[in-house]
Amino acid sequence: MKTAYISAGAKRLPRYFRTLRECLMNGEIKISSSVLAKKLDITPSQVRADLNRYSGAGLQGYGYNVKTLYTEISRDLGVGDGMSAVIIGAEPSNAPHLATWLEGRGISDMRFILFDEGIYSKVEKLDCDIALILYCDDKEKMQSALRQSGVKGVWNMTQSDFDLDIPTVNLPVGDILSALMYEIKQNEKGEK
Amino acid sequence: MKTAYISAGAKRLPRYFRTLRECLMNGEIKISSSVLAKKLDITPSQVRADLNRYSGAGLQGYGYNVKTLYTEISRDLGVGDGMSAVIIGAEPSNAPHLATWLEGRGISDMRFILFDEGIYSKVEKLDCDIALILYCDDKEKMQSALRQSGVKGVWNMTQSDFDLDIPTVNLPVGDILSALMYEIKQNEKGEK
DNA sequence: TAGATTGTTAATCGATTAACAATC
DNA sequence: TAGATTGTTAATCGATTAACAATC
Repeated sequence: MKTAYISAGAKRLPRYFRTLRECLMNGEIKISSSVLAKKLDITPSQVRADLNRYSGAGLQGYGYNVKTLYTEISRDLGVGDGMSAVIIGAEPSNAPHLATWLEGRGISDMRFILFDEGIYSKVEKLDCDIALILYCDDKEKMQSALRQSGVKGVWNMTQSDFDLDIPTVNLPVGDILSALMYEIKQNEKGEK
Repeated sequence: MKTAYISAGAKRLPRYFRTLRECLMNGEIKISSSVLAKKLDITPSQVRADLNRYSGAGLQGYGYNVKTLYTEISRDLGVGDGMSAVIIGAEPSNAPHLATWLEGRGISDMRFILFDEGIYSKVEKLDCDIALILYCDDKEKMQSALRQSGVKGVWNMTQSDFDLDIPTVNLPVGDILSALMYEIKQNEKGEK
């Protein structure tokens, strides 16, 4: 099974959502593609192309209605769907901090599986929508446990990629660091 | 100042690096574009296009020399450069865990600034290459403190994007979660 | 009406793919 | 030599951009 294709525009939806929520909280009623573009650090053309499908929100000569746009994007993102998440491999002391970190973005139920308590058999019996994996010591075991469980999506922050048949966000910490160091190097080269 | 452009191929370098390191540890001498492609979940054509510039490593009819390729990519990524990092806003109890997490990828020196100790004035006087921000309560203050400091790159994991003149990796936790929930939704639609 | 700004088009750009000649 | 696999090309695809007509 191949996971659904997500366009470049759709990948930006979470940032639109976050930006528009701020506008809303500031009491802004309307916003133009150029102002929105500046906030997102993209071009006005990109904004208009991305928001093309939210036809109810844009008005020629006026701009976009913040509230309407925000509502439509929220619905698409499924922010109100109330998914459940389990965080696997957290340090016990860190759990409360993580909970605050993940709060308020459509997760209605959050639980923890700490690392040293027969982790893989617990993962197999997982009953939730999203699994966030912070650490594991056996990638293959974790992957087959995840396949057995009914989770619908995985956020993987261990040191290696997972290859599953469900939507998976692989964010190996080491890779992020390497990418940043590489960019720094390129940047320094460019300045010379 | 605009930060250097990074091609799609270059963005994959950290994953090549990690994969090749595994091959090396397994004692593999050579690897073909098709095997490497499978490991990275991309096409053999992409692999050959990406590795085109590492002309010393590929040999027609044979494949790529793992050791040579690994060495050249390491050098490009600057893995041996020994950068220093400061982690800002960590929970004290979590610091040791984080340190292990970040270890062994070119960071030679790691320090911590906990959240409640006059954080912004400490950030201003930062003397390191990379700042990893886990939490802050005032985005503007943090940004100007970072600008004053001499840091060369920022990894931002707070809830909003930073807009700096240096290489910056913005990974707002909420956005990652939203993107994953969106993918799950699209995936379920596609199955119906 | 005059000014502003979206919606949409055509042109451009970069990334991916498929195919195959070169060559080990 | 025969088989394998890179290096490279041309075709395709998707994303971005610039421009402007439509229209509020």
